[in-house]
Amino acid sequence: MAKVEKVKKSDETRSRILEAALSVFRERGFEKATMREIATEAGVAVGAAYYYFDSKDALVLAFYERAQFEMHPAIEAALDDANTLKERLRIIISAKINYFTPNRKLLGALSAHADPEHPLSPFSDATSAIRTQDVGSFERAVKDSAIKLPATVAPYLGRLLWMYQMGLILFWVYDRSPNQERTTLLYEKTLKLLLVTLKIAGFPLLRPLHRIAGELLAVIYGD
Amino acid sequence: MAKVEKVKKSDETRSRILEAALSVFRERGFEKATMREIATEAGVAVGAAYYYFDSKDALVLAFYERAQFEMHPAIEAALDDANTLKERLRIIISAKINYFTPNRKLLGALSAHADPEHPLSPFSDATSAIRTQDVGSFERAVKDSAIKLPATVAPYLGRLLWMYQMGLILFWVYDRSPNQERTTLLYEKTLKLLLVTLKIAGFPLLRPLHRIAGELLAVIYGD
DNA sequence: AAATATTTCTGAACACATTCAAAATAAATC
DNA sequence: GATTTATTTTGAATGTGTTCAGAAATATTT
Repeated sequence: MAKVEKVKKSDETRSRILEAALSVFRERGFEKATMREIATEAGVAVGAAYYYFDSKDALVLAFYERAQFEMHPAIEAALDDANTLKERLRIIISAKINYFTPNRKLLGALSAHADPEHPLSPFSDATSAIRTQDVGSFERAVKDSAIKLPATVAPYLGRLLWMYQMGLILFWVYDRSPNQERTTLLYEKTLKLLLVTLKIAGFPLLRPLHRIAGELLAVIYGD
Repeated sequence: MAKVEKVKKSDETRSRILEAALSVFRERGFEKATMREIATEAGVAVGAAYYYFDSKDALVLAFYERAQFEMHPAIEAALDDANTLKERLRIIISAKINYFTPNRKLLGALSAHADPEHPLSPFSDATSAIRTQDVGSFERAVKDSAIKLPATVAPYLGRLLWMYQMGLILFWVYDRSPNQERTTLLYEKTLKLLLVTLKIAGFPLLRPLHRIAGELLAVIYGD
């Protein structure tokens, strides 16, 4: 038995449970789905589901982690071929939207929580590894793009863009317009606004804003 | 028995249950509190709590509604005596923070939900009456203050300020710094930034932003 | 191969929010 | 005042997420 080939039986069970969960979530929605049904769908007892996943929430978290694991390398590779900030943002955001489209509603179970103490919140400890990696992509997107920002706010740009993207995805999750076309509009217009703003940020007229903005960001992100 | 004096027995029971709920929420937090304990504390059976309130969430909603009922007239009255936008915003926001201070944590049960379909979300149908009234206060705060905004964004200013205040309160709810001093800092700095921005918004240099911003807001708020 | 240890899995049991049929009480009508 | 109707209250029952003592399967050691 070559070690490389060995797909541990337990791994197989684990992913069978996760797949069953996603299937039930898609069919019933996160709230209506029951752990009993998920277990049945996976062909195991409820206890087995809890052996692999700490909670119902943890199933969503596992989905989110797997998503990141699959998306991140693709995003990083695609960023290599892009030069402008605009292109790079488009790459990151499109990748996510495309990936999550089949599970758009389920994403609501994640993004619905503003409470940073809730595991499923995009601001929680449980999601911090993903968040850090993600912010990294946005920082790469900014790097050696033509953008020149005042030193007071430059260090925060990656995190701010991550937040922007978070808001956009949140809007998308709850966008009930056909084909989520409102999100597309929102995306185009915010992106334009963002790029224009970054372009004129250095103008002397806006000088007084730099200091305040810097202090503000320091309060939010803590030094 | 003069009708004016009559405090219906059922009203008394209802508010006894609500008080019991708030007391238990403050002691245990929303999640840990049980309906059984709330009912016991109020001296009734669980069923009675459900006769007056549809759910555990509804108890928080009732608290929120009562808060608005008590705060709103006071805020409106205080606005009469203020002239600048800065003063007026301070009145609204301070009133809320002060009112909610004893139940700050509990407010998390409300503001923790970004999902507009969740009853406790600040964006839900269930809270829309409160929201509308609140936005009204912000619109009054803007009215005949010296602020002159481009026609493309002016109609949205009240709603934008409401959103700003919502974010500030959210930050406050989860602010773990001693005495929530970070929120105070955030408040001062965002307010300054806001006022400077409004002051320079009409400058010719920023002209190109007006159209985009207007379109953007139309997408968000629909028309 | 047997014995032992570890991992995986089972399903009954628990605590909770919520429902509901029916009891108790109050109000309205005769 | 008796009878009917409406309101209020009860507490056992239901469905849910989660726990846990132990059974079954697998791996390791002797």
